[in-house]
Amino acid sequence: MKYTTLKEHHLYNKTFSRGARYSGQYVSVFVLRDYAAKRLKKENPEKKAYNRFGVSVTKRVGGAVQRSRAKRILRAGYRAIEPELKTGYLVVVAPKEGILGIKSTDVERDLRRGFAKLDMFLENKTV
RNA sequence: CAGCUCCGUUAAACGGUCGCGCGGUAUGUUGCCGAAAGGUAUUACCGUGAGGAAAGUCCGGGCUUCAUAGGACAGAAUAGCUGAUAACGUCAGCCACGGGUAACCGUCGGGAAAGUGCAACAGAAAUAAACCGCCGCUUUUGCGGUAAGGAUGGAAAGGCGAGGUAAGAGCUCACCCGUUCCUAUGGUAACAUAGGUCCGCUGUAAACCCUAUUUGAAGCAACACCCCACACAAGGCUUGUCCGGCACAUCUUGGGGGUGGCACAAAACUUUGUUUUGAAGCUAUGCGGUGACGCAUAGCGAAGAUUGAUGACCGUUCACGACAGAACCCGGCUUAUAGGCGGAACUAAAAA
RNA sequence: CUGGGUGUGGCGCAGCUGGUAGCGCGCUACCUUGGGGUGGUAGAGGCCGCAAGUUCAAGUCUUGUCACUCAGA
Repeated sequence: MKYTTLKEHHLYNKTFSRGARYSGQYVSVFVLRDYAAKRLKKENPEKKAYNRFGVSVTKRVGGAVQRSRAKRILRAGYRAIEPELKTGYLVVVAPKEGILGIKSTDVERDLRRGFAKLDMFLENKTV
């Protein structure tokens, strides 16, 4: 497993209400410092800090097929950027209106712009 | 040829790079747990991975818990007949009625002659009749008879002719139409045909109701087991060995989590697991049946999550890709759907 | 996932056993006032979520369908 998924519903609410926010053309990004990161780091066998990532797709996007499509391309976009990011955060990504009919590379570009704005990239990486 | 009707089938293909769930094999010395055996993270390889509707949740069955001596009533469901099926409100064939030239399609298709209700407006009158008219008697106003004619309405006492009468009327008769019952013939039956007989009855039962048949209730968020815990948990934020929670201070709840159910079953050997056998189901072939379907043989017989896997990107080709995503499992129904392929049947009129 | 409920003028609601669809607020015009509010008098605005069916007749009954909404660990 390359990344850890965010499972608890209350953490989503927390991230939405308290996290830093960025709205791009196709996606919205919410980022919050993960207070449980230290504990998770300890429990993690490899002793490494990591981000917890989640996707939030509401019924507004469409039927089950459209929602699945949205989740897949959002995950694909995140997977491409993941290793370049700072660790120890909760990251939630939600699609916007135009999400259907675009490619995952478009999502990746949008996400990259969002993370740059939120100062999420590692220092040695040029933005 | 064209048009039209019905049935079946399919649900873009191939290559490259990266990635996900599940199962298996190996790795697991360097990461973790453990005294060890071993387990595990990880990594590599192999296998496998959505639908014809997975949908709507409209029916039936399995499964589970609760209730239950037996019955009756009530409630609910179904409604031509015969069959198919584990079962059904489904399916097949047939009957009746309606539509179409036809192939064929459609029908919640029992009972209104058991009872009750309702039928607005219009109309004299709506299940019962006298407004006009017609006739008789009185006399210029009434009384009586009358349903042939008029106007209303979805519906007005069966139609038409003759007899009959003061005028009329199934009042009587012939024919026709419809209906109840009886007989004969054909059919398992619904029913059809023919003859006789009685009657002339408004519609509505997707109004109450009557008749026949069926029917306990809830649902996998059911339910079973295990673990953690009331100085605890879920969660919260000011991220503190804080609040929740013991003087003060800080909200809310009283439970939370896991496994099984759940990815077919049984037996044998055994620690996991392996092997064997056999069901559902699917495919092919054969046989029986008009058909739904049944029987026999052979092969296959591994989707299984819990923020929820089956994908992302690039390239090539073509008919340029519709509706759409499993969540306990099956059998149907209904609804949505770009096209492609195959088969069968019919053709009146018009055009050629 | 499972089981319920609701769709009626612009908004909030009635409409019980089928018979020409109403109420309150709002809107328009006029009267009242020097002007506005208040008050009064008129009026507009509805294929009753959509589509079939039963019936002479459907907001109402039946079936399908589309939205919205509530409850259940």
